[in-house]
Order: sequence, then structure tokens, then C-alpha cells
Amino acid sequence: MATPSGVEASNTRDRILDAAVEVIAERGYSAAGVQEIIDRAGTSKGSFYFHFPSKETMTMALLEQMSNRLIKRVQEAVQGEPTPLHRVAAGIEFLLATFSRHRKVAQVLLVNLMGHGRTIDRRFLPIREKLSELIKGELDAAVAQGQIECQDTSLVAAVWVGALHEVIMRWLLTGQPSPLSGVAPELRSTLLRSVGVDPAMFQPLQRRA
Amino acid sequence: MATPSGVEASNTRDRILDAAVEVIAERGYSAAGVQEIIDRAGTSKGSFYFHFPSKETMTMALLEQMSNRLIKRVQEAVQGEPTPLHRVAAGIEFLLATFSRHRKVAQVLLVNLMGHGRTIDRRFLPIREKLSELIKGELDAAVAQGQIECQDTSLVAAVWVGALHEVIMRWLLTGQPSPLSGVAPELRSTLLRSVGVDPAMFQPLQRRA
Amino acid sequence: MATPSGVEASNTRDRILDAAVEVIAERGYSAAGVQEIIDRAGTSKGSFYFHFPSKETMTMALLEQMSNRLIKRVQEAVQGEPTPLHRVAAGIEFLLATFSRHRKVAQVLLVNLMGHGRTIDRRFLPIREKLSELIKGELDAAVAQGQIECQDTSLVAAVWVGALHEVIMRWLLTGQPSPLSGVAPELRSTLLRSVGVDPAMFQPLQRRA
Amino acid sequence: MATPSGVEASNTRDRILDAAVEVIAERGYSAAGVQEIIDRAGTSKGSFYFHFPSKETMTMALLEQMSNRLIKRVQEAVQGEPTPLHRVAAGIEFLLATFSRHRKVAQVLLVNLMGHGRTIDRRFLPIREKLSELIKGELDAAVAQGQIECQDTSLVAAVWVGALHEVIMRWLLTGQPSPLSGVAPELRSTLLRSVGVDPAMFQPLQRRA
DNA sequence: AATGAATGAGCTTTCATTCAT
DNA sequence: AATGAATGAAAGCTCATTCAT
Repeated sequence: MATPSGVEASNTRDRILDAAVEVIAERGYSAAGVQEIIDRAGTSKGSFYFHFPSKETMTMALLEQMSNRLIKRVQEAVQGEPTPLHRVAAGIEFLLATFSRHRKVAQVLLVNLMGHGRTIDRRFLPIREKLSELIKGELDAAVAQGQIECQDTSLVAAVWVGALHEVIMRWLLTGQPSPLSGVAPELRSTLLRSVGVDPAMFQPLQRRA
Repeated sequence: MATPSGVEASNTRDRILDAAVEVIAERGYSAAGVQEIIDRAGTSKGSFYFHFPSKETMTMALLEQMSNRLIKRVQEAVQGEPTPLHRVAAGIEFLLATFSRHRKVAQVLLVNLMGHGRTIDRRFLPIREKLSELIKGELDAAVAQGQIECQDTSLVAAVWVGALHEVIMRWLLTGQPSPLSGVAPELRSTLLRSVGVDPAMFQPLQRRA
Repeated sequence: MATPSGVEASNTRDRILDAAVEVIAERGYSAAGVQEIIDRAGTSKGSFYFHFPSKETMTMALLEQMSNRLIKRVQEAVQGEPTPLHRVAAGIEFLLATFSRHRKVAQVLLVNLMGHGRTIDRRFLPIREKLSELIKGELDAAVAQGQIECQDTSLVAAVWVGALHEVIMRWLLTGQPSPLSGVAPELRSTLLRSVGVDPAMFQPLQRRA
Repeated sequence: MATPSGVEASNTRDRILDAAVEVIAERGYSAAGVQEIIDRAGTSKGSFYFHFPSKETMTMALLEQMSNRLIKRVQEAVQGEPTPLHRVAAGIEFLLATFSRHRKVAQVLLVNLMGHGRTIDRRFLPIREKLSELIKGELDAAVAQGQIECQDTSLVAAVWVGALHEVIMRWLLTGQPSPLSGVAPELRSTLLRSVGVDPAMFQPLQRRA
């Protein structure tokens, strides 16, 4: 499953987006040529520009689609958890598992769409911003419920997102750890400690892979 | 002080590197044209290629110079501290202060030189790798001295580097917090907690800016 | 008639090839810029590189096209002749007449595409190689039929090709003789003598042009 | 002995010329950069332009030096021969032997300095022109002495030069025949026949290699 | 005589985008 | 909706030549 959607797309627009993920993951944004994208998508220049006004627009559409889909899935995956802290922990585990299965999506989302001039920088934040907000929301809830002490949840959320990002990036560039999800327990412990929770006291629910 | 060296360079090679930091910070690596770099450096195409065999080589030289210089300064800044944990804490504070003063260096180092094909990816890691190693070294020493409990210091180092990276990136893209070094106390607390140290028990030395 | 095809080409690819012959003939291979070629062809840079992957590839395509076309025409022109020796003689006359009418093709084929690094050198040989083989074939047939004595036909073919080349090159550079085909009778006599045939005994058929 | 002079030159000017032969033989005229020439000559840009006003001028000096030297040596080598025809035959043999020992000189003289815009074309002829004149002179003498019949000696000279050129070029590009001078007897026979002389009736003097 | 950093016009090649079909 | 030839600005890079030392 290397496509953002996870299935072979049947309409041209989605085939273009799927091809774009592949090419951008392999070459980086700037070196990803429209020609190669349409070659892999099995369509034509004209078709590309019929569906998207520009390469940049298409990239932003790609970004938005991937971000939204990912966030939605995280939220779904986390619904059954009993407490805010359980939800964040589960969310982090889910993210590691998901990126592990969609290496190229991870690469594009976390590595290849950065630093290409302001326009994309700004639009790139959403995934981290939304993740941050998700985490901050749960942390705030945890504070409200007395699960953790009062603290700068905004900063903590940033720390957690940065930690996740770093761990995944290392995996992308070095292949370690293999599998990626192997770090989940230790990472969860470290992050829980960072908000003053004793990992030993925190019993996660049993969940599927 | 926008130049990597912090002073107006007088030889051509350094003027090119200084100009490159500026242009790459403003436009990103791919969009940073040799033409604009030499325009700002006040030199010529031929001169550029007399000093560097290619744009890529020049970028790697830039990266190496900046990384080495930064790491060296961190090490110097941290020498006087009494314990390993004091040293990491001081190092983080120093990094925030330094990047705060060299915004463009931070941007280039942490944002703009990623995702441009393997060659630069691989060479890009050093700054994070070295930072990671520095931190891991101190954490290991802290474990050895009984300052903190035994744990996966490699993962913790990654978490700390990721946290730093995230905090700085947010500042680069949003300007918050202002000044950047304002987060230092809270960040230190969060990171110390993550290794099981009570921030309240940890008394930093008094230090200059 | 300065175009390889002899007629104004209507498709872009052929217009590029025709323009290339002109420019290469005037300036030599290295000094023949893609810019000037496309200017004369009335097309654009992008168009050039849409039709050919590189300037070198295009030059080789040009070479191949011209060689094949020329060889084919020589073979056709020579079909009606009664004996091997008549065929070679007619072929030489035909070549002189053809180059006489296509000065620039001659220049490119025989002068301008030599000595530019192995790649083109190797591909350049075909026209001489093929001509050599054509001549050697007829000489071998002449030996088999007892028209001439047994001898190193391979060397003789080389001598004849060299003689032709030299005569044409002088004409290209000095304009002498005018017309080029004026040397045909004397050249034929000299070459026939070189294989031991008395030119006076050799009665060519009557032919056009 | 790969240098035009046959010995390691001791003054800068000659070291440049020697290096130029090497580089031009290896890369062709256009691709032979001044930088590589001075690198091999062990001197500097400034030095090059102190000794020669331009690359082109230097090339012409090279050409002239090589041509004059070669022609002079041919004339010396041929002095002892009894008849005009003996002299041409000896000259051809000497040329083959000489080029055989100075492969790069042959390459530069016969292959690499052709087809690079009018200026060099014109200056390039001398070697062939002078060779032609040498041969024509002897042929005229042979006619005057009744050694051969009256004929267009100018054309015959061209044919002979072309034959030589072709044979040497094939050797340069294919390495055949090895050694080059192996073709001398057959070539002499063919050329003698081309002026109506029975090779069997022609007894060359004994000479050193 | 010699050095080598500097120059800048020019090179081949790329690529997002357009448009007639 | 789709095609693909065409466009042209701009890219990275080369190289003969100059000049202060």
C-alpha cells in the first residue's frame, strides 16, 4: 500500500496525486517533474493542467488530502480509549504503525515538502499544527481531569510532535528501528514522564497491531 | 548578524557562502540560483565555479562549516557546567539563544536543506546527529553518575533534538515565542521530567545571555 | 538545394536537421550552437529537446540519415551498369555529382564531423566504411570475374575512398575544380590504372547527369 | 616519443606546445581546454597568454611547427634516392614509419584540426598542400625524365595524399594494420600502378627502418 | 616571465505551462 | 476530458581571456 488512498485510484485526478507522492518521495519536490508524474499516472500534460491549475496547487491539494485523511484516521483509531492520556498514547502508536506501512507518505509529509519557499512552508504546517492541536486538546483534558498537573500544554504538544517527527525521520533516513513501531513503548514512557506521569502506573488497553 | 561567520567576510569564498545562506534561507535550496548568490556576494559566475566545483558541493561545504562551528560553540559554552545534566540544559539554552540571533542560519540548517535527494539528505544529518551524540553522551554520563535512572538514552536524545527542532521551527515560521529563548525554562523542565528528574530539584548555575 | 532532403521540410524534426546541416557546415560542430540551429529552423529550444535528447544525439541522427540516404542513392544509381568495374566507376561519378549539388552535406559528412571525441568519431566512420565496403564488394566481384588481377581489395578500396575524399575536400576548401565533376574522367583513369586496368580499354556506358 | 619535438622540452613555450598536442589528440580541438594544457605543461594561465596571444594562435603555431618539421624530415629522408619515383616511394614509407611512432601527432595533424571554422581550415591545409606539392614535384620530374607518361600530376598527387590520409586514419581509429608500416609495400604497388608503372619493374633501394 | 583569481558571454539542458486539436 | 508538440525563461556550468601582483 504505497498510495495515499491505499487503493489503486481509478479516476485521473487521484492517479495523478498517487503518482505525485511516489515521485516526490523519490526525488524531492523540486526535482519531481510534471512529466514523470503524468508518465506514472498514465495520463498527459493537458490532463494534468485540466485537473490542477499548477504544480504547486496540485502539491497543496496533495498535502491537504493526506493531512486530513491522516488526522481523521487517528481520531477514529483513538475513539475507544478511556482517558485523554490513553488517547494520545494510542494516537502516537497508531501514527507510527501507519507511517510504517506508508513509508512514502511519511517521507513526503515530513521530509520532502519543507523548505521550498514560503508558499509551501505555510501550507505545510497543517499536519503538524493539527497533530499539535489534537495532542494539546487531550493534554488539556488530562489537566482538567486531574490526570496530569497544570503545565504549558502548548509547549508539551510541540515537544511530543517534534519527538515523533524526529523518530520517524531517523527511520526514514537510516531504516532504524526496524520495525518503526518497536520504539512505541519506550517513546510512550519518555513522553509520559515528560508530563509527570509514571509510565509504570499507566496501563494501556489491549489493542490490535 | 545574518552571516554564518557573524562578520562581513572579506575573501570571495566566504562572501559566496554568506550570500548563499541568505538566498537559501529566503528561497529554499532549489530556488536559490547561483546568479542571485553571486549577485549578492558581489562576484561572478566564473568566480563561484573557481571556488566550488558545483552548487551542491558549495552547499555541502556551507552545511559542514555551519555544523562544525555550531557544535564547537556549544561545546565551549557548556564547559564550565558542573554536571552532565547541567551541561545539556546549558547547551539547549545556548542553542536557542544562538539560533535566535542567527535566524537565517537556523532556517537553512533546520528547514531548507532537507528533502533534496539523498546526497544532501545524508550530509544534512550531521548537525542533528552530532547534537544527538552530544546529548546522548551527557545523558550516559548522567546515568553513570546516578543523576538519572538507566534508560534508552539514544531515544531520549532523539526526543530532545526533535523537541528543540520543533520549537525552533515554529518560531521560524510563526515568530512565536518572541524571544525564542523565552521557552527555555519550560522546555528545560519538560525535558528534565522526561528523564525522571524533578525540575524543581534542579538548580542551574547563573550564566550570561 | 542545401537541405539533406533536397526539399523544404515541413515537420519540425526535419527542419531542425536541415538547419543543423547548414549551421554545422558553416561553423563546425562545436561552434554550431543549438540557439542558431533553432533560430534557422524557426522553432524553440524546448522543441529541439522534445525531438532529440541532446545535441550529440541529434548530430548522430543527422549523420545516420545522411549516410543511409547517400548509400542508398549510390546503389540505385549504379544498378543498371553491366560490370563491377562499371558500377564503381559510375558510383564515383555519381558521388561527385551529388556532393557537387549538396555542398554542405559534403562538408558536414567529410569535414565537420571529425575529431570531436571518440563518440562521434566512431559513428562518423560509417559513411566511409560503407563506401569502402561497397567498393570492395565490386572489386572482389571484378577479381572473381577476371576483370582485374587478384590483389588486396581492402587496401585498394581504402585508397579509392581516400582519393575521393581528398578531391572533394580540396573542392570544398578551394572551389577547385569547378565543377567538381570535371575531375571524374581523369580520376576514373587513375583509379582504374591503380588496379591494373588500361583506362583506354574501359568503355563506360552513356549516362545522364 | 610522443612529443612533437621527440624530446622533453625545457622551455615553457615548447612545454605548452607539447602538452597541447597531447590534449588535442585526446579530446579534440574544441574540448581541449587551456586549463588542461597548462596543467600538463606545468605552467599557468598567465604564462600561456604571455607566450601566445590566443588559443587559436597557439594552435596555428603548433600546426606550422609540426608541418614544417615533418616536411623537412621527409625531404632529408628522401635525398639519397636515385630517381623521382624512388623518392616518392621512400617518402611515403618514411611518413608511415614516422606517424607510426608519433601517433598523437598524426591524430592532431590529420584528424583533430579539421572542421573548426574557416580560420583553422585554411591554416590546416599546409601539411596536405606541402605534401601534395612535394609529390607533384617528383611526379613532374618523373614525367620529364620519361619514367612515367604525361598525366594530370596535380590530381595524382591529390589521390596519393588522400590514399595516405585514409590509410593512416583507419589505423588511428581501428589500430589496423599493426604495424602501420606493414601496408607500405602493397600501398606502393597500388600507387605506382596508378601512374602506369609496373610495380614488379620497380626496384627500391635498400634502406634502414 | 609567471601566477591564479576573476570575468562574463555563452553553452547545453530543463521544465512548468500553453493551446490547437 | 484528454493529447502532446511547442514555448521560452531560467537553470547550472564552461572557458578563453584579463590583470593586479
